[in-house]
Amino acid sequence: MCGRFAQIYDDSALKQEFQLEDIRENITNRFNISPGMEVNTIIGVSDKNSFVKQHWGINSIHGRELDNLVFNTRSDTFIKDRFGKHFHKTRCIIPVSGFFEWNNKQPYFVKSLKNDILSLAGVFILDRRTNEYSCSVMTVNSIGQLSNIHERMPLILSGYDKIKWLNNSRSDVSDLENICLKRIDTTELDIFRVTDRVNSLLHDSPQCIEKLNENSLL
DNA sequence: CCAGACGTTGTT
DNA sequence: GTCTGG
DNA sequence: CCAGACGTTGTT
DNA sequence: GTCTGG
Repeated sequence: MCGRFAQIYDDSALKQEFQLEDIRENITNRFNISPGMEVNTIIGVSDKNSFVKQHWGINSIHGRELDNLVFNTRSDTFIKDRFGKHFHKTRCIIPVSGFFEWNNKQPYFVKSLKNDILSLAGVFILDRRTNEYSCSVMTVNSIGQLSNIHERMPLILSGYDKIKWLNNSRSDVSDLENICLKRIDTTELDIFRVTDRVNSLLHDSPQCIEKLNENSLL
């Protein structure tokens, strides 16, 4: 699962990664982002990608209140069920520097060894009354090293899959199904313990993603 | 045409 | 809102 | 995801 | 325990 992450990058890195023309909004480094907060996302609109700030977690669909804040969505049922149909043309990417997972009350940070930005697959809802966007991060069963920490992990997109995921105007269902079943090679990931201070959202500093050494674990 | 339905995760 | 079922 | 709170009535 | 807020 994925219930906390960090977004630490500047405009130019995002523009390059997603071929964005312009980012009008301000981007600030955030080291401890939780459901309910505002997050940076990318939405594909007819061959062009746009930067959009969204609320993380969907709490209503078309004026209908949901019982819970839906901040994760299972990728394996995305295509099949009704919920999936709602989001068939509303996919997005949540670019993160890494995400947190807890095991035994202990927080770990997960980031890429290769890139500064990990592309998490997401779906969104646009509330046309308020013009506000809300999104949910897709999840899959975790594998490799990550499965030692947590049963589920976010769906991480790589290569051309990012483009396919963002292309909401030309969706190939079998393409999407394949992407939903793919899982990242976890040897590409760096996974390490971080300070318990990250538990509290009051702590939003570089310390949140610092590797904890063995000695300090005592 | 209208009526009715419409959602996820982790934990124990 | 949008899709399904009748 | 974790942290933190968790209650009602009548009266002025 | 369970809900809310961030």
